[in-house]
Amino acid sequence: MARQNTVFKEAYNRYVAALRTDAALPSEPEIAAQLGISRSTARAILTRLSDAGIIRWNKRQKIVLRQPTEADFFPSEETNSLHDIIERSFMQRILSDDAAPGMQINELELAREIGTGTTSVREFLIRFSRFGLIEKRPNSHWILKGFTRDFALELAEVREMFELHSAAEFGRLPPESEAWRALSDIKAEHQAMLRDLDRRYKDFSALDERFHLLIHGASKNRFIADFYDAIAIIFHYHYQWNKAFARERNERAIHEHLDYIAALESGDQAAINSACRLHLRSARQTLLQSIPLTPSDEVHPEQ
Amino acid sequence: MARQNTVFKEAYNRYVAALRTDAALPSEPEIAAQLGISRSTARAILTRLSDAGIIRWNKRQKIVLRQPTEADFFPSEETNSLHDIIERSFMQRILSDDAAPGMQINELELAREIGTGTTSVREFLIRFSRFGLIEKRPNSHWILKGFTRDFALELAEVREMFELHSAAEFGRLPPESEAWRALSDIKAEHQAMLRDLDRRYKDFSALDERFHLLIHGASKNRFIADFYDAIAIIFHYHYQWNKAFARERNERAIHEHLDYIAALESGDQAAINSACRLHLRSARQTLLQSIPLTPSDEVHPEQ
DNA sequence: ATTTTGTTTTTTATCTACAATAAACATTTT
DNA sequence: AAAATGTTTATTGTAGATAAAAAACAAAAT
Repeated sequence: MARQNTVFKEAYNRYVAALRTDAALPSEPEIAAQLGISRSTARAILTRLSDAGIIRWNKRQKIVLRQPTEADFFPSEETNSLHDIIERSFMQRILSDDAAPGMQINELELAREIGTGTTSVREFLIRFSRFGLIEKRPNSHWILKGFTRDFALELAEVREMFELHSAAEFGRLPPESEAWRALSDIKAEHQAMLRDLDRRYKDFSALDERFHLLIHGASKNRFIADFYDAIAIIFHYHYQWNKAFARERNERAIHEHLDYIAALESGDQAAINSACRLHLRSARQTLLQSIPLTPSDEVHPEQ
Repeated sequence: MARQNTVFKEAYNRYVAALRTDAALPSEPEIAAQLGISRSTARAILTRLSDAGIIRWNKRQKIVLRQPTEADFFPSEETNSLHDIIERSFMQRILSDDAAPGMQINELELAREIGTGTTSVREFLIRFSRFGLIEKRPNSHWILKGFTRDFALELAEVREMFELHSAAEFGRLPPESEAWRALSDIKAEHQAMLRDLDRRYKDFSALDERFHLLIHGASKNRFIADFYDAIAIIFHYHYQWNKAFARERNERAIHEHLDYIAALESGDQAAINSACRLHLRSARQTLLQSIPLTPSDEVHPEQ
């Protein structure tokens, strides 16, 4: 079967959604650039648009004939990349309750259950291994190390080192830096969320991610950026399955963020350090509370 | 062609090298455990030993008949795992002078040149990408980011954060910890190397790696350990191609290590922090000096 | 009853093949 | 001549096949 044309289908859907009847369509290279794909795929999209009678296409002439309807789109299941399918399926599996730390992970079985080839599963696992949740026995299976208390503590430890560093760097950014504007925007969003907290507190996790990403951007260090990418993905799935979105917990975090932002804006390094530490300590608590106690944790209690 | 039996050949060579005529051979599971392979492969080794007339094998009875000769070993080229072959070939390539940052990396071409399939090259590149030296354009090629001054600075930055942390943790280890003995052994090796520096200064890099690995062990943090693994691999190849082994530079590093070890043994956190910082600063200098100036560095000078 | 050996099954590591996608080259249009 | 379209070629992403290696199962020996 080789590969699915999900790049084409997904880009086609995006382009159809943005089609306006009045505007004439731009050149092929321009369409390709807009969609972030190659010209070959852009041409495939134009061909299909033409076949579906949505546009008339003759060389440079690309005229929109009708507004697309629901039926013109590809169903959303067909536009997911294989990588995303595997990722979702795998994360669901390892965050579910019957995934015990120490469990073996079998490439062949995973591939069969997801309905895909072994190569893709293998590559996914290799990529995923950098998150520290699985480990390879050479010439043999993978081991699930699991989302344990140890994992959370090690993650939090590195996160704190990196964020203290990045926050200090942020405080040293020149006033003309674009980052200050972005910080002020995010501050406004925090305040807006606080005013309508009852309805919006569940959106906090996305805002949280954007806030910390902005801070880490100041460090201009690929290792720190990569690590935060990993954290973001892990948290994304973890908090999806573990409803740790208590309203009060998020409210407290928003206030901590606002203090943290104020410290950054003051440029006072001691204040930044202290606000950052305060927030990180409570973030660590939130993380630890979201982890179910397992037998192994009771045997080796930390601290 | 599927896979090569390099695991078998490499384990066979190891076992043949350790064979003693007098001793009777242990059970199959024990041999497997000694060599770190499965019993199936251990049996394959016994079969070959028997076929070659080196042992007589009948069920539990495994008698060594003769001392193996040079001709009994597999040639060393046949015992390299594919992963190692690809790693060496790739590192040689990207550390060579005509590998300019920004260059495209082509999986197919690499595979052809190394004489291997594309899958293995792909998997290698995915694993290697965590070192931050290459980056993937989805659905397209990889980009060589290169061993640039920026790379070295970012690497050094994280390394310093981690090592200061680990060193502090090391200082807090209980006196009965095994690590203190290991530290004292390494200290003795430093002193021995210093006494015979003219002949041995080139071995410093291996000792250096062991020393820092020991320190990082104290942090008990998988992310820190993984990062140091990456550093060790990168340095291994980098210093192999860039002969940065000036005698005086290594001599200075040995003295710094000895000061650092003394601080650790004193348990005085302030002393540890200061000795660690001193050493890290000069390690960073050594690293930066080993990087050839490229045009891009001259355009964006750091600091 | 446990350990060892004998045999069979499963899984991994790797190659090859091929559709989708990107990239390169050639021709036409402005 | 620069940009767009038309056409061809190269590369990537993925499935499927297979030998090597591991693991599981069965029988025999201490």
